[in-house]
Amino acid sequence: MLKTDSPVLDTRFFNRPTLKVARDLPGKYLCRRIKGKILSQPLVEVEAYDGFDDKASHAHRGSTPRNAVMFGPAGYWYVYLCYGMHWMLNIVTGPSEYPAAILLRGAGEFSGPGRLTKALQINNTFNGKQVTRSNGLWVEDRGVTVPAKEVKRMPRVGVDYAGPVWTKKPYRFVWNAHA
DNA sequence: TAAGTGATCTCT
DNA sequence: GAGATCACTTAA
Repeated sequence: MLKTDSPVLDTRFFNRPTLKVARDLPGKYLCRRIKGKILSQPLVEVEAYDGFDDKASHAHRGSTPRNAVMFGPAGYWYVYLCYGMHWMLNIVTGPSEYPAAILLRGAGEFSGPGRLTKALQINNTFNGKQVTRSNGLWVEDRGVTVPAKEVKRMPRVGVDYAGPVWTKKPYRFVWNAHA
């Protein structure tokens, strides 16, 4: 069988404006190695959290021990526990000192950020690790290009506390064909 | 619609 | 230290 070796997305992909990265993620494959077996699913839903001013972002009040990874370089995992039981999986984007990340909300059959991490057995051991194959959790470009019209932009979920402006920002990207 | 769940942040 | 808050899910 052909040895495809799909390109693994790295800093070149993630170190760009957060919204552009978020728009490009649907159709890319989230890959997870568990005990030698590789599980991969196409991303279908993501949300961008971009910069100091984004009141929905953990970073809008400045750096804390939890969100420190968001202030680091692009291409690292930011994982944290929410509501006491769900791990949220994010990829840091943009340059160092600029806090931004993209929450992965759905991939393949896994719908919902908490269910996604449960299915892929992701917890805070990934926090601060690089998005690389050697770390067992990475993203591949398998040549799937999602037409712009199939990517729907809508407001983010669960961020009503952010005030009317930031709550309504269309920072959520959903791949229609798979939603 | 509401409860479960526990780390984290913001006050004292 | 105490209290409030949460980038959610599930069961009714």
